[in-house]
This record gives sequence, C-alpha cells and structure tokens, in this order.
Amino acid sequence: MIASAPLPSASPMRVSRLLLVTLRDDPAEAEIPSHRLLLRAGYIRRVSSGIYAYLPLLWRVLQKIAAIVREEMNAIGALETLLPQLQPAELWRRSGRWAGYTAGEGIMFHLEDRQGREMGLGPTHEEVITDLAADLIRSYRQLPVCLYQIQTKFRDEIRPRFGLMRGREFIMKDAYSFHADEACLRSTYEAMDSAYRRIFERCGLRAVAVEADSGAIGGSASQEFMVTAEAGEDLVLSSPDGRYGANQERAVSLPADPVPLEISECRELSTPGTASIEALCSGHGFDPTQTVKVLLLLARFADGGLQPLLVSLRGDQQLNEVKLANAVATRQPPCGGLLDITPLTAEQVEAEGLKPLPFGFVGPHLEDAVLKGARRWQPRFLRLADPTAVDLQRFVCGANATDSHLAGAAWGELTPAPEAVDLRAAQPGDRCLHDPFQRLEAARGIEVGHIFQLGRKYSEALDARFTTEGGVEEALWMGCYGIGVSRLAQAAVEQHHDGAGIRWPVAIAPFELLIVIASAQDPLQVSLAEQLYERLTAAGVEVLLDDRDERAGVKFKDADLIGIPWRLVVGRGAAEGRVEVVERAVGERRDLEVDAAVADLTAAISRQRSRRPGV
RNA sequence: CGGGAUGUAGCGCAGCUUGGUAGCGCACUUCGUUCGGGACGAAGGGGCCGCAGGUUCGAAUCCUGUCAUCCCGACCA
Repeated sequence: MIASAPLPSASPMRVSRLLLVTLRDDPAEAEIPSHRLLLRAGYIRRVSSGIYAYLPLLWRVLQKIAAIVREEMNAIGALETLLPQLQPAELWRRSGRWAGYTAGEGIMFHLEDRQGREMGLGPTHEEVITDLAADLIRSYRQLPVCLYQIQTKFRDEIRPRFGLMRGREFIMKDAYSFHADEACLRSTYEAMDSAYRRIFERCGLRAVAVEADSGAIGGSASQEFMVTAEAGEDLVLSSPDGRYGANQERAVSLPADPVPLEISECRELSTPGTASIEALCSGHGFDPTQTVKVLLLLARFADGGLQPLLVSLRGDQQLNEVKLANAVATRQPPCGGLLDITPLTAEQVEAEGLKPLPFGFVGPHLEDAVLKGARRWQPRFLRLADPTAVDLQRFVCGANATDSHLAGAAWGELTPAPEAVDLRAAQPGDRCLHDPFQRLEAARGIEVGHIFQLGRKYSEALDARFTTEGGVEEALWMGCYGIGVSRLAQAAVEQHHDGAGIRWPVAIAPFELLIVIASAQDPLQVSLAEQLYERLTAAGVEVLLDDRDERAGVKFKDADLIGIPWRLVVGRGAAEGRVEVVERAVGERRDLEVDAAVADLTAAISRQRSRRPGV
C-alpha cells in the first residue's frame, strides 16, 4: 500500500457506480460507534482479525489525511521516502530488539525465507532508517535531516480491537530525524510538535498533547497526541488549568498526606486471616496511608534471566506497572531487554523448589535467604520502593509470617530503606505538582500521534556515526515521530457522529458534497442534478451524485450514514429551479434558488476545507 | 496467554433443552403498484448449520477434538 495515488479526477462519481454496500443492521462484531459506522456505511470490511480492507470511500479519506500529513511534513522540511516492510532479523539483533519483539509477547510478525534467513515484517522502522543513515550520513554538513514515509505497518497485536483502532495491519506515517547535537534534535522535536497540532486541527480533530511514556521505542522525552473520546483506550490525566496533561502511565501528582501513626516502637500484631490492606485497616483501625504493602513480582528478560522483585508501596497507593518496568529495565541493562513483569505466585515459588512465602503478610524486610536454592531465579530480590512508602516514619506492614503484622515498624530498624523510585499510579483527584490547588481530571483518549526524542540509542547500537565540525566521529542524535493514519480516520468518526451516522469534517470527508436526486424517474430532476454536478465540480467541489433509482428515503438514510458534510437535494422544487441544501453536521435545511445554492455551497465548502495557512 | 462468550444464507437472528434432514427479518432477482426519510403485493435464487471425528436407523441439535471470531486484562500509531 502506498498512499500517494492522486484522488480520482473530476469524472462523474455516481453512487450507482461506487459499489456502495450499506448495512441496515449493526454487525455483531463491532462494539464502539466508529467501528459500527465504518462497517455499516460501507467504508471497511474485515478480512481477518485486526486486518481490514479499506473500501473506496475510506481510501479517499485516508488519502486526504495522508495529503494533509504530507503537506505539513514537507512544510517543515521532511523528505518523503518509502522503506521496506520486509526487514532482516540481523538489523533487529544489532539494535537489541529482535528478541523483545519476537519472543514472548513480542509483536513482530516474523518468518524465514527459503534460505532459512530470518525476516520480520516491519512494526516500525528505526532499524532500517538508522542503518540507512549510517550508510548515507558522513558529515555534520548533511545535518539535520528528516525522512518520513506513509506506510503499512504490521504488528501482531496481543489483542486486535475496535476495527482500525488497533489493527494488526495499519497505515502509519513515521518520520525520523538525525542531528549533530541534542539542541538541534530539540528544535526539530518542537517543529514536529507544532506540525502535529496543525495536522490534527486541519483534520478537524480535537486532540490534546500529553506527556507520555516512551515504551518499547525508548528514548527520553516523548509526547502523545490524544483524540478525546469515550471509546479511547488510554486514560489521560490533566489539570483544569490546562498546564499539565499526561498519560496515566506517565502521570505524576502529589500523594495525599499520610495520617501519622502514633506508635513509637515496633510490636507484633496478631492478624489472623487479614491478608489485604482493607481488611487490616478496617479490622485494626489503621488508615491505609499508615501501612506499607509489599508486592512480589518476577521480571523476565530476553536472555532468559528471571529476577524476583520486592516492591514496597504505601498502602493507599496503586502500582504503576509502566513506571516499574522502566525502573527495572534501567537497573538491569545487560539482560537483553525486559520482556515482562508478572506477580509472583505460590505455584512458581514451589516450582523453584523454595519454601512457601507468606503471601498477604509479606513485609519489606523479607530476606534474600528465602530465594536461596532457587532453580532459575536470581537468588536475591531487586528491592524498590515508592517515596510515599520510604517517607513514612513508622508504619504497619506484614511480619513475614502468616496471620501476623508489625505495627510501628521503621526503616533502618527493620531493614534498610530500599531505593526510592516513583512507582505509584497518579489518580484522578490527586493534587497537581505544579499547583496543589489544581486536581487531576481524567479523560479517555485515542492515541493518534506520538513523538519521541530518541537520543543516541539506535545510532549507537547500529553504529550510525558522522564526522563533526571538529573532525571527531560521533553517534547521530535521533528523533522519531508517528501518526496512526488509519487510526486517525476512525478516531475522527468516533469524535464526529450522531445517531444517524458519520459527520465527516470537510477536510477529510471522502466527498465534500452529495447531490441526491430525489426521484431518478423525473427527467427534470436528473438533468438539473447533472448540470449542478458539472457546475460544482467545475467550481472545484468534490461531488458525489446519488443517481440510484431508489426511493428518496433510502437515499437520505444512506446520506446521513455515510456522512458527507454537505447535501444538495434536487427534488420537487426542480421545476422552479429550487433545490435544498443541508449541512450534515448541523441538520439545518434550506430551500434555495439554484444559483444561490451553488454560490453558497462553494463558499461554505472552501471556507471549511482545510488549507495550510497562507497557501 | 489467562478469564468469558459465540459460530446456522451477504447482514441481524430463531431452531439445539426434548435428535426426524433448516426457518424469520433485512439485502438480492423478476413483475406490478408506489415514489421527500430505510414502501406494498406476488413469484424466485441463495446454506457441506465453522471444520474433523464419534454416538445413533437418523445429528444444526448429543459427545470429543479442532479452528475462527468477539468481549475483559498485559501491548501500541
């Protein structure tokens, strides 16, 4: 797939010739409105789980989005290119991502060619582009440079979902920038940030930029662009004043102040059957902020390493697994990459040949000795704690013996305080760091774009170097920038629809205007509609003509469903030279003289059509 | 992968409990009447009841296996 073919020319586009198949009933497979509507209105068909055919109407939408993306990328000096989808494993081994992307919950489709060479179907293109950069870029004089492509990506998603929202094959714009220094990277990152804002705005989407986790891509700063919608898969936390917004994976906040614990020395507390924080607090009159809960987990690494984790959190806090994974990954770099982290189970402990652990009564002082003799695990815990736990003077925690807790324990006395790392999940209602009088609000969002400052992670791994002005060889600074083009199309539907169907923004609608012939039996209506088709097309409007010999009601229903933003009905007023103009999003109907209708439509549509400012 | 559910005509579904050789609505074809918000009547076409075994005289229906799809969790544009 290459999203670069020109839109069909001004040759008459007739619904009768469009292979338009709309469905009256909702397909059972679709859950969210945008998925249902795209299927019902004849925009997509499912071929396999997470794999869709983009039918002619949607293809026009995708090309319009691609055109806007292209304009904005070109405007900031990015160069369009097209990279291979089939990529050699060797390249991915060099970046250290082959195992992580293919083993375990790996997301890369991979295969062997007839020679037995391993290949992967590109889920992303950092490796290919960096290798090319290494080949092409020799000197600082060639920098900075930014390449992008609009390309089909393949990801063997653990769970494809919601039509185009999370497909296994999808269209993405990805851009990669190369720089001689970090300051230059930052300025391209800023330029991308504003280009992205323009792209989403021009596409008619309400999108917000939020701080994000860099995930498997890696790198330092990263920002996501979220289209706000109920059906969004991500939770965005933001401050009412608009100064802070972050994906919950990444969000930070001020925790509630703990209730002081009025116990001056540590004593044991009999707590039969009290294995949860709630039970402990309600049974013994503690506040959750006075407790420390200990989570035992197991980190699995690409090299086969298994590292037990002992994580301490204040009892009222929730673990943010993304933050934990990042903390673990940076502390155990030589293990070939972190595959996953899962809670430790009693069965696993037994399988290691270890004595049972007092799950539900574990305290932070659990000794490494309990791991002695483990078959495959590292024999010591990686100990991490959230600052909310480390900051407690006295606290209640498990006594490492079933049915027993400690009250009044203190770090130092009990066990040395573990390394403090931010591991807690910020929650809606938490106070904001920048202003404690602001409280975080939650909203759901669809991630349609993500920009990263990668730094030198890939250039170092793939040895992509250039010669500086001073004649020294250095690794390139890199950024990467993605937009889910097909996802964006569906996100637009999610944000712009009503009970009757889609309401495309003009800028990305498959057509700008639909001319409906109320009665295809009436030669007068037909000829007036054909004339209007010619005139409006000549005036530069993208027109679709519904010339089907259907009852008017059927055509109106289909018109609402497929959601073309403007509708011109040639009906019983045709003899008097009057037609009806309807704006889909507003629903208001106006009865106009033909000339007035043409003037009105061309003016309104060109006003709504998104153009680059100044072009 | 773990948990839940579903596979019957292009789409939505019934039939399965209690085995007897498949039905409804929409869509499709033809004819007639209708004709500005998913018309009506008549006549048609379309199904290896997901697939493979088994039980039985006989299986859409019971049993076993398998595949696929969807939903809830970890992943991401």
